[in-house]
Amino acid sequence: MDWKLDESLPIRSQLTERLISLIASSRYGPGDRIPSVRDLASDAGVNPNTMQRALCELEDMGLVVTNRTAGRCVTEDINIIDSFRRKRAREQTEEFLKKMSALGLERNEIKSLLKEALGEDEL
Amino acid sequence: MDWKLDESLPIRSQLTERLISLIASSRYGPGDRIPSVRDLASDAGVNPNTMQRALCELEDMGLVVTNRTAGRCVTEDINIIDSFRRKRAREQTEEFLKKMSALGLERNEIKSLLKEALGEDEL
DNA sequence: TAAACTGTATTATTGCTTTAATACAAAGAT
DNA sequence: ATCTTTGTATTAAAGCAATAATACAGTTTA
Repeated sequence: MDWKLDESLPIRSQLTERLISLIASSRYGPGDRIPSVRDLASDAGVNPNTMQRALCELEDMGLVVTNRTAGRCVTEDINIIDSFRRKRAREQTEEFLKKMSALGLERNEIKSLLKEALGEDEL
Repeated sequence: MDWKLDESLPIRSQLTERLISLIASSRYGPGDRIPSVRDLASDAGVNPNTMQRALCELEDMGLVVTNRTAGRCVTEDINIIDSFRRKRAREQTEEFLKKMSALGLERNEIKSLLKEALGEDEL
């Protein structure tokens, strides 16, 4: 997997986002075993310590469950995953609209840009 | 003015974004004199050095013009401001849609969220 | 002309993030 | 039973961002 890390944000934050995305999009499904800290770190090309911290954040959010010596799994509770997904989506929508307002864009312009980006006539 | 700085990003980046917003939304209009580095820094509650660096980024983008000892002004070239505004808006739209895809959302869900956030029946 | 203000430059220090190199205890695998 | 793998913890070092405290040269202003 290409983790596509850059320097615009702390690496740990980027790892956290990526892991969330993997779970939210079901590429790591409910109950699935997650690769070990060391494997993930090696794959992403980062220090195991950094990956460990990212995973701990996921655990704090309740998205993953840790079995001390037997590895980690995605939570089996679909509600947690789905409500998290909805919450995040809502937040990012708000954030997007705020940024557009900050640029002084009107609703019509926003709608127009979205249509264009989605390649649709009717939004 | 409330600069609303947090710790999610480097302060300099946040200052840059805020200044861009002020210009893009015409709160600092074309040709307008910009407050001094020290005044802006004092207002934002940051170190003058940090504000200075943010302003230099704006200058690199061509949004402000510096008159060595006589302060800074917003560029008088409306084209620069407007094309920058459009470019940013496009980028942020792309970014938003990418984030939504990363969460595994379908177009219908995205549309629905946008309608809800904009408080409109028809988007 | 003198004082205040402009952007800019420099140096040092503090704190955070990341990397690095280990170490440990518990469970699984052979 | 031994070896490997698991998550976790610790300590040190390097790099970067932000702050702090100045200093300088040129322009405005009083």
